Amino acid sequence: MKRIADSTVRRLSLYLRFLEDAEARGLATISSGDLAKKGATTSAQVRKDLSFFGSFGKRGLGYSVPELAGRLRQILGLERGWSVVIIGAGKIGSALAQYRGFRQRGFTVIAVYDSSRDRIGSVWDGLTVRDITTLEDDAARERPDIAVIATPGESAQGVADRIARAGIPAILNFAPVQLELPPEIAVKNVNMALELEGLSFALTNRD
Amino acid sequence: MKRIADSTVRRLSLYLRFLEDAEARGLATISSGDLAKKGATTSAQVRKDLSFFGSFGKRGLGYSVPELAGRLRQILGLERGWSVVIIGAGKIGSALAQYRGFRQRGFTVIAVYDSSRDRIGSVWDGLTVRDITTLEDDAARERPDIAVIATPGESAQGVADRIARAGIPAILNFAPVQLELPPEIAVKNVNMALELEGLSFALTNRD
DNA sequence: CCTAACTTGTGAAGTATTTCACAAGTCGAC
DNA sequence: GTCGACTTGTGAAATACTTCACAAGTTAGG
Repeated sequence: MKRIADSTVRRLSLYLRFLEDAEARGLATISSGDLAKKGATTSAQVRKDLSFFGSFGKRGLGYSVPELAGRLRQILGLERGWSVVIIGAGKIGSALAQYRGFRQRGFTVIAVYDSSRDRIGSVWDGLTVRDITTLEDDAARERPDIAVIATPGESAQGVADRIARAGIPAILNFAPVQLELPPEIAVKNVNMALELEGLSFALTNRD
Repeated sequence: MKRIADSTVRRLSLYLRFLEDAEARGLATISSGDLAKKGATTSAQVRKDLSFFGSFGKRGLGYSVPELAGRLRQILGLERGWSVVIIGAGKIGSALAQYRGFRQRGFTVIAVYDSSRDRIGSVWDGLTVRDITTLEDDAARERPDIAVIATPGESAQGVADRIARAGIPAILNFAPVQLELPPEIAVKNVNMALELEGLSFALTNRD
């Protein structure tokens, strides 16, 4: 299969969100134009994105909302659940652990880790905070799919190395550092500082 | 000036971070190759990115670390400070308000807002949580530069409308919805769900 | 002063992504 | 069944972004 652009995958997620809205409102069909308007793109873009995976629409009518939603869930791999471990039991880790959207989409937090004596052992929403040094052993048993790094920048690379050794195949990184990892590990970065600086640039170079 | 790509601006932020590292370690110069390695890009890309704004390097030698850092701060608009209001005093808002990197880069949180009686009036890190309905009046006086939306998805668009009316020119949106706003307002989205689904896709479609 | 080893800045070439534009299918009304 | 109003799927064109490749400048060493 031809490689799918990152930007395409992001848009597919957006489309799925709109489809779920539409589903909730009982709409039977939706056109590429409708999806485009909500996703701030064009109808041609929507159709092209979908065309990488097949033809799901009906000419003259649009797409069946439940059918397309189902296909997108399938494409995005959301039909199965994914297990997640959160590393870093600070404010961000805590906000993440209780985030509704997490479980809502099939991502189940199975463990929280930290390195600080003060936090290890405390109970959080039914989960006991574990010692980070047990990650490798735990992972061999529990085989989590995704690790979320919610530590300060200084410790992030060390944690990433540990995750790699533990054989966890995907990382969502909230620490403001560029991680060095073997290429077979999938990484996504969420970097608030970068976004803020992007706004700063936009405000500075207006017009 | 030619329009600068978003991806370029993101990389500039990354370069600045590496330069600050280098500065701290006392390096006098740095080459495009060094910057590239840390930013997971190529040296040509680094040079091209910088060339949009002038020529700062010296052939055979590289870039002066403090000089380039200064120029990047200037380009990104980080020489002045920016005032920020956070809307939504829940877990995410709270994690943001105390985020070090925020103030570190000249973004000062001047107010926190919420709509819930329970939260309004409580004090947070020296800031009293204000009633969201006072945003427009407050903003007319205090003229914040950036509003951060840290509310649940349901309330985000309403909050965004209020921000637009208040004349705040930039928004950092953490709610998992696509906001509709007049084009003169700069918006950046941080959407965890999207990133997770991107990982789900990557794990599902490996090789 | 000359050479070797670097490194920048930048057109040109190469890829990737988005938009255009239109043939072809679908539906509902009459 | 025919018409008019829609809408998809998709090559082709346009645009955007990245990488190549090299002339030209800089430095250190002898």
